[in-house]
This record gives sequence, structure tokens and C-alpha cells, in this order.
Amino acid sequence: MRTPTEDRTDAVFHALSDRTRRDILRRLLGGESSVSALAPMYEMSLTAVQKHVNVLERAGLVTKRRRGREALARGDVEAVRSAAHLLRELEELWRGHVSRIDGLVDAGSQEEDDHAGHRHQH
Amino acid sequence: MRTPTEDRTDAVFHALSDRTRRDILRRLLGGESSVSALAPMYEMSLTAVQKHVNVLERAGLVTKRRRGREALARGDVEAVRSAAHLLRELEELWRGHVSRIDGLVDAGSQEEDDHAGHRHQH
DNA sequence: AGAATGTACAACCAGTTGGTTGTAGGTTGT
DNA sequence: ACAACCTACAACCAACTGGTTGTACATTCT
Repeated sequence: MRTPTEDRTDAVFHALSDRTRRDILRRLLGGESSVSALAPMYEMSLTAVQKHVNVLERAGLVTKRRRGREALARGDVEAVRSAAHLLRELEELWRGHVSRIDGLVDAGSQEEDDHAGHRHQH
Repeated sequence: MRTPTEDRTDAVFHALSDRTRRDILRRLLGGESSVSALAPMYEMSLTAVQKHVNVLERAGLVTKRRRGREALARGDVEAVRSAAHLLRELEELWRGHVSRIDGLVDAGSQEEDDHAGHRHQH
């Protein structure tokens, strides 16, 4: 699959893979805040915090809005929810694994070869 | 916080941020498989697939077991669940945002300062 | 008008990532 | 014994990350 959806997923999980960004996201889910108000809470330059917020924004986890000279950011819960949904889908795949084994018990092992045919995706 | 828990979380989301790894994880949640059986499904070298599996393993999303000459890997649903749980906690933070506004109305703002004391993380 | 504030962006740097090829070692089948 | 198979790991590479400093520009305050 060469889908833009997968690109978005890459970006979301990448954004979540840094603890500073997770912390920023937590605060921005708790309430709107300007980038400069956010910055003093971390042991790094304002520019670094700006970049983190941008990564979160590109992933769609945060939105920015302009008020005068300040850029107000806030977390987007829907984006977090859809990320959680992706993980739930992974969990369901595992359920499939279990029920397939059950299936083999009372349905015979004929479809086992078919299972191996899960080839590729290119 | 300098917790190893956060290190693990970094690793989990990083592992999930690559579509090839997500695909491998899907298959390994669906059923156990050797690395060499996995490799032909992707347009990259066996070594590259090996590395991806290792990343998933270090994140705890996959476990490996040895049978003769082959390394059988399988997805760990519990790890996926705990990742999903982290996202659910983020969602709740947003609920907190809403209920905090409500809370100020009927409960007073005393514990609000304590909550603000979430300073920093070093 | 001038100083202070808040943001944006370019340039740079060390470390990591995702990929490659090559070499080596243990296990299985003939 | 020997070939085939599966894994492991080192070395290398281009691209990207997370951080820095410096410069520039718009907005607000006095």
C-alpha cells in the first residue's frame, strides 16, 4: 500500500515516540497554550520546543491558531482517538489468530496451505 | 522523570512509526513465523527484515523463540494493549480539561495550583 | 518612536535510522 | 561428510533527528 493514510500513521507514531513531545501533547490536551509559554517548562531552547510542536502539528495531533503575536496550540483529541483505534485494530488481529486455531480443531487442517499463501504486498 | 517506563514507551511508539514494522507486527499477531519466512514478503533484504523484527522485539511488541535453526517470532498482544492504554490516558487528560472548567464552578480552585505544580521533568 | 515580546526560519552539528553487502556459525537434509 | 538453509553481526552509506545559534520580522507595550 502506498497510501497517504499510512504516511499519516507514520507521522502520528513518530510524533508520539519522543517523551518531550508526549509531555507537550499532554499539556496541550489539558488546555490551549502559546509556544513561548510552553518553552520554559523544558530544558531546551525555545526553537527546539517550536520544532517539537511542529512535529505534533504535522502529525495532526495538535492544531495552531494565531492570536496577535502569539501562536496558540491545542491538542486534538480526535487524532489521539484515531491512533488508539489503530492499536485496537491490531488487537483484533490477534483475536483472529486465536479463533483460527479453534477453527482448525473442528474444521480440519485443509485450509492450512491456503494460510501460507498470504504472499507479499508490494 | 528519568523512568525506564518512558524509555519503553519511546521504543514502542518508535517501533510503530514504520509501516513495514506495523505490517510485520500484524502478521506476527496473526500467528508465529520465522524471520526467513517473513522476509520474502517485503521488497528488501533479509537483513533489513531481521533488523525490523529486532526493533519490534526491543520494544517488547514481539518475542522470539528458537526452534532448531530458525527463529520464530510472534506478536505480544499485551504490549499492544498497554500502548493503547497510554493513548486512552491521553484522551482522559482532555476530559480533565473539560471537567476542570466545570470543577472550578462548584468545587473551588484549591487543588488547581497543586495540579499546576507538574513542572518540568529534567 | 523605540524597546520588548513571540514567532519563524536558515545553517550547522553529532547521533540515529533504514537500508545495503559481506562474512561467519549453527542446524538440517542427502 | 557436505551442501543447503537460517540466523547473526560487522561495516558501510545516505538521509533524517534532535538539538544548537543567529538573523529577521510582526506585534504589543511604554
